[in-house]
Amino acid sequence: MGDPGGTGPSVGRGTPVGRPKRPTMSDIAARVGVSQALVSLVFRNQPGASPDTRRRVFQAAEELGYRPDTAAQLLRRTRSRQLGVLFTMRQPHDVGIVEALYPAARNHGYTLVLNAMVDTRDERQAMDELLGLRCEAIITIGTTFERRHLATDVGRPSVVEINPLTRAAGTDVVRTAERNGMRQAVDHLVAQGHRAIAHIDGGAMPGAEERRRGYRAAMRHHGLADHIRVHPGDYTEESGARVARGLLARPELPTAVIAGNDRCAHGLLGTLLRAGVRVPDDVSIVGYDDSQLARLSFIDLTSVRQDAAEAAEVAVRAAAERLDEGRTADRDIVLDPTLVVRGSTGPARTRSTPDGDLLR
Amino acid sequence: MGDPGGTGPSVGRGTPVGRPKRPTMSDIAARVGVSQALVSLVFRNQPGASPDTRRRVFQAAEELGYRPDTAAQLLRRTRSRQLGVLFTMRQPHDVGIVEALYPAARNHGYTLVLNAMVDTRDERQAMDELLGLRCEAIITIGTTFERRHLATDVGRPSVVEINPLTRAAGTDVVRTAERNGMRQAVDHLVAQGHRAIAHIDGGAMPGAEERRRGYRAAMRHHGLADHIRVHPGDYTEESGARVARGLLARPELPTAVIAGNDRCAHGLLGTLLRAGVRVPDDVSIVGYDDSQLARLSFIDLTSVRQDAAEAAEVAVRAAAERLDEGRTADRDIVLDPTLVVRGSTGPARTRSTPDGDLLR
DNA sequence: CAGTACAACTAGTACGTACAAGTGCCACGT
DNA sequence: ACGTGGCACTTGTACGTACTAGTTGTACTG
Repeated sequence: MGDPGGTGPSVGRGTPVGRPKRPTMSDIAARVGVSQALVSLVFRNQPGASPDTRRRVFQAAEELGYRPDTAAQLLRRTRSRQLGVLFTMRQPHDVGIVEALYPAARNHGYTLVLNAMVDTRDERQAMDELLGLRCEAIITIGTTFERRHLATDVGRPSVVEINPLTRAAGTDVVRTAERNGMRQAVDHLVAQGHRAIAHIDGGAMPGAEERRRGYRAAMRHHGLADHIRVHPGDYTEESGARVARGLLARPELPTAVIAGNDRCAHGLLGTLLRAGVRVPDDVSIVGYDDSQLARLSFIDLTSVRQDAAEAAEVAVRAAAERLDEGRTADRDIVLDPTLVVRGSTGPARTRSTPDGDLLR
Repeated sequence: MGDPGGTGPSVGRGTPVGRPKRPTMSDIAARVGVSQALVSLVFRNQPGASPDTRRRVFQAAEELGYRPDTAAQLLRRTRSRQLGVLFTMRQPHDVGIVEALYPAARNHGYTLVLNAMVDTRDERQAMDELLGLRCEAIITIGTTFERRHLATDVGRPSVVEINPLTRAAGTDVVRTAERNGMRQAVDHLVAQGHRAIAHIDGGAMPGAEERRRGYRAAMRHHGLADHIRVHPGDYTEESGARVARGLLARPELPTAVIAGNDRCAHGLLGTLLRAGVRVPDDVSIVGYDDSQLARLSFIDLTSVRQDAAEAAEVAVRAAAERLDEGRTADRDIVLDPTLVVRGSTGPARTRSTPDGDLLR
C-alpha cells in the first residue's frame, strides 16, 4: 500500500538473474545486413522492401527467436489501437461477451487488453492499469463504472458500457431492451395458462430495475396486477435458493417464476427440485441471459436470450466510431432479446387446493 | 489473416480523432519548475526530493490528470516485474486461482497480465502477446502448454504450470497430489459402507489420468478391485449428465460415484435428481476441486479441495525464485488436497434387489 | 543522352520514462 | 579558511520501435 515501486525481495532487483537480453530489430538488421528501419518496414508489411529481403528478414527473426516488443511499439506508435476490457469472471454471460469481443475487435483492427475485477482489486486500480497501457477506449461489462475515476477530461478515453449498472453521461451504452424481454417471458407464461407469475429481481444489479419494471408492466398489461409478486434477490444462485425456501414455506406456490438471471434461476430450480417440486409440472421457471447454464441438458432453462456476440460487435463498433470517425455524441444502443423456450416452462398446473382460482 | 498491421477503416488511421495528447512527466516538471528526472524520482518514491517538492509534484499531477505511461516504463526499466497468466474462464476453479494470483503477485512485487484462452485464439497467439509485453515469467493454469511455442532459448521466460495437462521439461509445475485426493474420497465412501464406487474420469484433461490411477489404487487397497468402474468423461457438466443417463439405463446403480471434477459432478447430480434418484440416499456423489459450485446450498457437494490460494502463492513464489534468486533447476511442487464432506455423500443404501451383496 | 520515375533502401529523430553521473549549495568540523 | 559530506536537484543518455525525409541505383521515357 502506498508503495508505487512495489515491495519485494531485494535480491536480484536489478536484472533478471542470468537472463540474456532479447533480440531486437537491430540484431536482425545486423545479421541480414540492412538497416533497422527496413526491418521495421518488413514487419509492418509495408511497401519498400524486396521479396528477397523480406524472406531473409523473416528467416533471421526466426533464427534469433525475435519477438516484437509491444512496449516499444506502443510508445512509438501514434495509435495503440488497443481496447481495454473491464469485466468480472463470475457471470457466465459476461464471460461469453468477453469471448465474443476478441473476434469483434479484430474485425475493426483493434487488440484487447483484459482486466478482471476481482475482490482484491478495486475498479479504480483496474482502470488505471488499462489507461497506463494506452487503451484508446474502455469497454466495461456489467460494472459500476464511476466517472470520477477519470481524473480529468484531458486524454480521457472513450468508454462503452455493456449492461451497465447506471448510465453515465459521456459514455456509450449497449444494453438490452429488458422491458421487451420481460414482456416476452410473461406473454409466454400467460399463453400457457399461468396467472400467478412471480419475479425474483436482481436488486441493484445491472439491468435489474428495468427487468423489474418490465415484469410489472407486462403483468398489468395482462390484467394480472393482483398477481404481481417481486421477491428481492440478486444475480447469484443463492438468492434463487433463498427465495425457493421462502416459497416452499408458504401454503401455495406460484405457478411460474421469472428469475433475475440464469444463475438465480438455477438456484431456484435446484432448490425446488430437491424439495420434490416438479418443474415444469408444478412450477415453470424462466431465466435470463441464456447463458451456457441454461443450455445444460439437466437444467434446460427457458431463458431470455441476450446475444453476447451482437453486444460485443456493437460495442466495438461504437468505440471505433468515436476513435476513427470522430463521433462525440453519446449513443444509447438497445438490443432486442429473444425468448428461448426450453423444458423449464409448461402449462400451468390445475390447483389442487380448494382455491378460487380456476384452471386457465 | 497475415496482416500484422491489422485491417480496419482507413479513416482516422493516423491519430485518434480529436484527442488531446496526454500529459507527461515533463509537463508536470514544467508546471512545478523542476526537471523531468526529479518528477520520476518522486513517482518512484525514491530519496532525493524534498517533502515540499513531492507535494507540489503530486498536486500538479492531479491537476493535469497525469497517469504514468506503462509502455514507456516497461521499455525503460531493466525489469518489468510482470507475470503473464494464461488461463481459461470456463472452469470455476481456474477462475479462483486467477483471483488468488493477484494478491500473491503483489506480495512478491509483481504485476499480473491476464490472457484468456478462448476458442477464437490459439495458445500460441496468447503466448506471443504476453511475451511481447515483456512478462518475465508465464503462469499457465490447466492448459496444454506446448514448449515449441517458445521459438528459441534466447530470452525465454520462466514458466510455471499449475495443474498442467502434461509435464514439460524446463518448467516448474504446481500440481495436486491427485492420488492422495482420490484416496481420501474412496476412504470416506468406504467408511460409509460403500463398495460399488464408480469413477467418471476426465479423459485427457489436466490431472485426469492421475485421478484415474489414484481411484484404481485406492479401490484395490480396500479389496474392491472387482468394483472398479471407470466411465469416460471430461470436465464438463454434460459428461456427467451423459454418464448419469447411461447408469440409469442399467438395472443397478453404483452406490457412489466420484466425478472427475465439480462440473461433471454437477451434471451427474442434476440428471440423477431429475430422474428421481435421491442423493445421497440412493447414490452418493463426490466432486473434485471444491469450487464455488460445490458450496452452493442446493448442490452441497462433497468434494476434494484444491486450495486455489495456496496454488497461486506457491506458483508466484516459484517464479520469483527463478527471477530473483537465480534458481535454474526445475521444481515439482505437489500440494495435498483435503476432502470436504458435505451433503452429497452418506451411508451406502441397502440394496433392495435380490443381490448377493450385503449391507456394508 | 539528359531527365524522370520508381523501387529499395538509410539516416535521424521522437515516443515517455529510468537510471547513471554529475552540479551547486549549505552546514559542519577543525 | 578550507575541505567534507550530504541533500536537492539537473544533464544526458538509453530502452526498441515507427515514421519522416532523405539517398542511392536502375530502368524507362522522349
